[in-house]
Amino acid sequence: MSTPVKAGEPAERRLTKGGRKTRERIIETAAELMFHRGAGGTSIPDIQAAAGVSASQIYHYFGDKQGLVLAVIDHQTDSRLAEQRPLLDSLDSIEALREWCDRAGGQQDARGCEGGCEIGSLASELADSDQSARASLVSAFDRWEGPIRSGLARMQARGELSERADTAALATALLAAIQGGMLLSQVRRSSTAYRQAVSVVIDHIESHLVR
Amino acid sequence: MSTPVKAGEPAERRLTKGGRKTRERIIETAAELMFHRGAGGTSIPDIQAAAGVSASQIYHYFGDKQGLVLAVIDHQTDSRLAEQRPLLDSLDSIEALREWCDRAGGQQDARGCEGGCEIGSLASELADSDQSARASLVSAFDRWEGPIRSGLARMQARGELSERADTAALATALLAAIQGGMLLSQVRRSSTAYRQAVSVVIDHIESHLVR
DNA sequence: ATATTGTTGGAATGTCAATTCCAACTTGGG
DNA sequence: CCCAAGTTGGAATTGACATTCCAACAATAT
Repeated sequence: MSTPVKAGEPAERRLTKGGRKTRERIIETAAELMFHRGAGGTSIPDIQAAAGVSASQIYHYFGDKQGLVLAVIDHQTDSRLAEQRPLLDSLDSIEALREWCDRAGGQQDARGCEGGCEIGSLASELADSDQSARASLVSAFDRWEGPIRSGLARMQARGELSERADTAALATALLAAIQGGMLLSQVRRSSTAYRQAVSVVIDHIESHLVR
Repeated sequence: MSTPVKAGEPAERRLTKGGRKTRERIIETAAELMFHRGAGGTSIPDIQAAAGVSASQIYHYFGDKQGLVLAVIDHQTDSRLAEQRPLLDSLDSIEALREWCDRAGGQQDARGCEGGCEIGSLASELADSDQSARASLVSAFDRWEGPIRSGLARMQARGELSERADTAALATALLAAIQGGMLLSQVRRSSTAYRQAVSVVIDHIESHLVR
């Protein structure tokens, strides 16, 4: 026991170069599988086969399946947010909002509307059954909503958006429209619902523009 | 084989009085469990214990687990829609829309924001993995969205809503706001996100009122 | 009442998942 | 080069789950 780490957690050991790579591969493979089949629907043997690792490697790096799920949530959060930058940090015009949302719609179409939102799907599955997962998901949505709110706040600070606009509520509403729209699109296999949902919310934001 | 039923389906036999009751009890119990733990997270033994039935009864009435899941989806759809009537059929004023949405917010609070939407949660879990479930869910959302659209259309026909308003898109957007708002509320354990999301969409509808 | 069909209990089966173990191998620092 | 720690493979364990079977029991129509 030479590493005095936090008690309770699997311990954050020192990883060798290859170790880090293996760990990453496991997370990415698990994320991909869990996106399509859900966390509960993805077994450790599934991940073993897809990532080309043995069971002991998974348990070595993540302790248990719940640990892996948490790592996947964090990975998806970082990954999805990174993918949306730098757009995500410049959501301070109606055009930027539309373009940003439209991009997600295009991706949804590209995959034939299979799968919803990487984070939203995990959220729906885990929010009630895994409290630590829920905590991570709260943080994930906050990190997502924050930049939206910031963009709107900048518009308001510049005097482009009415003082009466509640930027926090508008940001939440837009995120909700994205989530709900993605779900409807996933079920209907058409991105129309997503596009309509976000469009309505952005239209509403637009109506607060100071002309 | 005296009952010439559709091939492929478990056959719609004649049910005795007690049989119908058992069948209903299984569905309701399964619906309750699946609402909290998901369809995949609810095992047949779980349902057996909670409903006080034996395995053979479940397989007798539903063929297999997938059959039960489909029955649960239909039951939740009927049940949820019935619960919302008659409000659901009178969504032809801003006040009615607000009251209807507010009611769901109150229910969400009442259960401590645990669990999201009975239909939405199943949708998220099953849309990609079970095609017949997806078909039922498409129908469920259509049956839900229809009355919203009808209400808006009536407002428009009466000249209360601008001709420029796209009632179909607005109805979809409201349903998406409900779903996304419920998800965020479930994760955050606060109905605020739901209330903000639906409020923004209804505000937008309101902005189309012909004054 | 009686045969047919619906209903129920409970045990048995086969599969598969999560997790543990241990032994062998590699790597990096001193 | 050598040790401690990190890494890996593969087998073994344990438990749960979906599903099947069969035998007993009840209801219903003729």
